[in-house]
Amino acid sequence: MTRKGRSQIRLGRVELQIMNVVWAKGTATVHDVKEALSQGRKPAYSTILTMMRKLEAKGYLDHEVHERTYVYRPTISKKAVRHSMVGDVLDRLFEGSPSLLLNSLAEQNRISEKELRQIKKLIREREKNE
Amino acid sequence: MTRKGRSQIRLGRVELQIMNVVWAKGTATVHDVKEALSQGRKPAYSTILTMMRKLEAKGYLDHEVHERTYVYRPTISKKAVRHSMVGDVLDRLFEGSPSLLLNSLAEQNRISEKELRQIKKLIREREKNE
DNA sequence: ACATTACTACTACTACGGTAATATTACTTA
DNA sequence: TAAGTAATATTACCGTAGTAGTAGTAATGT
Repeated sequence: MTRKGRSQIRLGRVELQIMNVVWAKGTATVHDVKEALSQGRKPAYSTILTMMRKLEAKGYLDHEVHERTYVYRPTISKKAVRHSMVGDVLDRLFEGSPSLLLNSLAEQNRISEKELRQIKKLIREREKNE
Repeated sequence: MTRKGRSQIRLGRVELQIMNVVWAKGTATVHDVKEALSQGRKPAYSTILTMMRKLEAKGYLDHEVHERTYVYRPTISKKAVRHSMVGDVLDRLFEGSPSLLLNSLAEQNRISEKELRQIKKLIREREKNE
């Protein structure tokens, strides 16, 4: 079964960083995000503000005003974005084959012992419910 | 082990489509790519030409002239791009956890019986060599 | 009252992926 | 040799992620 019409959620590098902060905290102000992004190249306050407004315009964030401070909340789940983006990579680079994708991770030694156990557990559970 | 300084190979939607054609054929002319992209929104000849020149400028393609026709060849492997892009998604959306990523695919029913067998095989082999 | 502070609002710019019309060049053929 | 054909070269545009300076506004401390 080949997937067509994917949800097409497109997020840039910094946009995703911002969303990650908001997802992690549940709600976040511009300041919260600026704090959280204190490693690496730190975007200016106004940069983050602009991006969050754009994210809201795109319908990925929403806000409420508390004591004249904007408190942002995600309107899409991390799960939805994960589905969309990993599905995209799967189709565009791995011909829809999860085992090829997993193999790529294995080649890079990205699969620890613990992760391997988790994966085996996942498979066991999948085989149970069927 | 958290990955930092990734190779950062960044390819746009159409760029990747083009690279996929060139990888698949080994070498390809602008015409070949135009043929191969005959489903979906078909970019104009000049669009593909421009993009391939840009890909060459970025060092992802190279060309030779045969009978005044440009024959392009990839200078990066699909494997390298796979590593880079799947690693990116892993870090940015799955906190570096392959099992979370796999779970996302499972939730979307992207893992067929055949793929499941392949994955189990992969795991068996990994456990052998260790 | 006034300076400070802590915000958001406005505005503008850069880089680049994507798009393609049009010009040019050189070979082919009638 | 002139027209047609098949290729690349040139040029220009749009959208959007990313960047941030600066202006405005409202509460707060002295």
